[in-house]
Amino acid sequence: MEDTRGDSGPLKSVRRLFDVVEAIEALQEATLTEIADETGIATSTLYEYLKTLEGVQYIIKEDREYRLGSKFVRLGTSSKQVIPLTGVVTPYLERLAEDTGETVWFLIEEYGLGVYLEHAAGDQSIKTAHSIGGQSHLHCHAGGKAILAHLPADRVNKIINTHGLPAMTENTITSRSRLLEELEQIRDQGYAQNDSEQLEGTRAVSSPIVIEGEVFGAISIGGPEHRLHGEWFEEELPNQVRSVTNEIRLDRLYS
Amino acid sequence: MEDTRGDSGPLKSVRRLFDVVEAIEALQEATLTEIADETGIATSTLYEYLKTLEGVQYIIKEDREYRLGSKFVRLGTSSKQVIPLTGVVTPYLERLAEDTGETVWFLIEEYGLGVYLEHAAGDQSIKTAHSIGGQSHLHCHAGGKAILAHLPADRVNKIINTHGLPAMTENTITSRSRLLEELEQIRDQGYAQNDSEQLEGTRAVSSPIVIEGEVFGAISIGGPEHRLHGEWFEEELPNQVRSVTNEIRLDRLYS
DNA sequence: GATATTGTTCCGGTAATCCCGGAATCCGTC
DNA sequence: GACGGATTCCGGGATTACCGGAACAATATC
Repeated sequence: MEDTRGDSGPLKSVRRLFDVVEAIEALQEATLTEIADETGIATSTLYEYLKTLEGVQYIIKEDREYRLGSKFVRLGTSSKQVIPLTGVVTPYLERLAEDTGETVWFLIEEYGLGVYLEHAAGDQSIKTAHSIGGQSHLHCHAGGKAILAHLPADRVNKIINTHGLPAMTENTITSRSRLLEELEQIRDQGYAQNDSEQLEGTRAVSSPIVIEGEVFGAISIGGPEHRLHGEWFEEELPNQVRSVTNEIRLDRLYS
Repeated sequence: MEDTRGDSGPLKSVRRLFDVVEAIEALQEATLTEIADETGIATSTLYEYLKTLEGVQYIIKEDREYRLGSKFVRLGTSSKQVIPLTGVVTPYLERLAEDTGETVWFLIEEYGLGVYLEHAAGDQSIKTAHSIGGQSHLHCHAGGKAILAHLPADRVNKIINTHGLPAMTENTITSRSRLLEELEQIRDQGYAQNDSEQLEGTRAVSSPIVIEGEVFGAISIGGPEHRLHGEWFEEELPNQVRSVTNEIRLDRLYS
């Protein structure tokens, strides 16, 4: 029997449960048959999954449509709270967003992908491109490269092997050696840049939070290239992110 | 065989899965044996649950400790996005927090409990008392009462039957008739107040967002009683929340 | 408004799986 | 290096997840 999730653990019903949950997530709101189509689970079986999810109050059935309940919001908050830096980072993000006027992100690495955990919008910033909890490849933006630059070499290789280096734009780094070279450079200069590598017309500058050799995440400033250019992009923003990540490092160390 | 979750759905393994997830949530970080103690599941069985959760990348095993992964953050974001007002409410919350200097909340009702979904902190505000996704009884604070006041009478009764009216402080309304009376008054005046009913020494003012007879949530302003008193608490804040919820209503209607 | 169609809920038998005891292995500690 | 504790692995037996199909409900069609 084929299985979309491969050998991801012995308990089939748990795997299927998350198939169901993710199907509802993807569809936002959906009826039983819609979810059945999405997952390939027989309607009578799916009915039991949905009934149970409703019983534990993790999904909500309104009229005939199912949607995710706010208990997932609670789990999300709990999940974030355990991550060492989430509490510390927020005020720094807000100040940086205010000072620069651009959108600022706090990003971590998990299972080889980047995850956006916090966000602060400056007055100039356009509406958010990513959502909190959203995943992204690491090789195609400043924050991801900043993190990769400080992961052990074997982990970087494993991540590349698992997720590849897919081209998001024509500027995306798609060669392993090119990437490793750039990571070297990022380590040297203490910050990373993204020039239309993830999304055409957008740029970013990022610096990692490294404490005792371990990366805990990265702070990024991003915006449209018509604002992020020249000295502002090459000098000013790199200095600002680096000084903020340094402050966070010290805050974390002495508190 | 006894079951903590009662008749909450036919699929036992799904119920147990959420027992495991919630145990990890409660413990924040925990080893296999700690989770086994918390849930009462045999270690060999639990091992399979954790293995599967790790396989689908919803938990993270570091060293010997398990914790919730950020996929729950993603699900939380998705869950919030489906709720009709989340997108709309944020800028209004921020403005209200700035204007009043106090902490401001957006609250909804789900399964008979209040859930805090958004939050904005004014410069005067102390650190947040609730967390995003956190649940609370509805009868003991302004936002909850504002919502209850606009739910159908039979739903209100059902909620009281299910969750009771537990006393959180000596000011908490613990009598059904007293509560119903106050809800009546809240409907009349268009806002609700909380005077040390949830937490000693804190007050709040709240107004519901009602569109075509349906409550979609409530906005609350909360703070310590030494700041929330007199005309500010009795006149100014009620006017401010009401005007904001009214704006949100109109924003929602014509957009 | 009656009928057709589509979607949901219920039921029961069976194959699969979850489940736990116990053994083996790993890890930290004395 | 031996001990104790925790984790991982294994196997068989009991439970339950699973799906077909029937009953029922809701919606669409004429």
